[in-house]
Amino acid sequence: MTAHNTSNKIVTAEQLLLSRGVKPTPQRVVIADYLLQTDSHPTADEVLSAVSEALPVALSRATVYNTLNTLKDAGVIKEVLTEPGRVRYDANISHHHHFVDVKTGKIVDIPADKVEAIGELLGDQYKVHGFQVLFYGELEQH
Amino acid sequence: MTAHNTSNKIVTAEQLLLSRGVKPTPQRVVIADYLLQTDSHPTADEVLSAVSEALPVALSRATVYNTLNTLKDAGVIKEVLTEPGRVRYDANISHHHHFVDVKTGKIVDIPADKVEAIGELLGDQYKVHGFQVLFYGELEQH
DNA sequence: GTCTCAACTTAGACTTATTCTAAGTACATG
DNA sequence: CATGTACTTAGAATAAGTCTAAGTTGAGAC
Repeated sequence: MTAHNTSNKIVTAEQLLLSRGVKPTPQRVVIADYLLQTDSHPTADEVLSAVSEALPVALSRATVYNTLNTLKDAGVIKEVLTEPGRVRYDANISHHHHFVDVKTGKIVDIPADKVEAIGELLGDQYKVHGFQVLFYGELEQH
Repeated sequence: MTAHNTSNKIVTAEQLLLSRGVKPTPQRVVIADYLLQTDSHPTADEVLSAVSEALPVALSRATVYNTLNTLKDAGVIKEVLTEPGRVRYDANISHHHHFVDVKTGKIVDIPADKVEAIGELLGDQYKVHGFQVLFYGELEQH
């Protein structure tokens, strides 16, 4: 299984993990692999069921959470907070934003350059009700 | 107790609730009041302890959650999702964004006009590590 | 090759945030 | 002043995520 990562070179999940210093155990490879080939921004639970039903590897809930946190800490994936009470994951770590369809809950990636004119229209396939810019950083104690 | 709301007129919490069609019970007034006079983006639990210790009104956890959901549905307050697993609340319902200090967790409101040039500096009291634009809306089925 | 040790995985207990339930209270209306 | 609806309450229930302690794996030492 192959996928595009930030650098835009085709890599296997295993190569990606190795390059980030994460030991590529079968469980981790299978989870990273699943995240790399989906654009559905799954929750931990969705990862568990998708991977469990598709694959021969035994996989416990704790390992899914452990792996997602390991991959997040290693910069392989990112957390996405779109709704209260659940965390979603995204293997697209390039600088981008998200569009949440309030009817279906579907989450679509928006490339950063689309957002240059933040208040403007996003194109005609999106009806924007509103948006939220969330900054992360540090306050200078003036 | 008074506070500024969107319309920038000074209103009491009670008047605000009435204007939004929410019956101003003592518990609701006290919670709305607390949210209007703080800029700390508290969680439900923080609302409960702040209000419980400051006030003579008995207040149960369930009522805090009920009231926060009622106020959110009535458009009096907004949810803010900044960290996994907890919801914060903001009585500033004007169009604005948030800056999260990754060291302290402090959340500061950013007026919408500050964000016009989204990629640019935010001013020198903020060191921006990154930001996330979260759109809400509807996908057109083309 | 096989021993050993640290790293990884596991099941299930635990925690935390939130919602639900069922009973009690309050207060406007007839 | 009886009544009904809306509100509040304590505590049980749920859901997402973390922790714990025991078992497994596999890379390097020998």
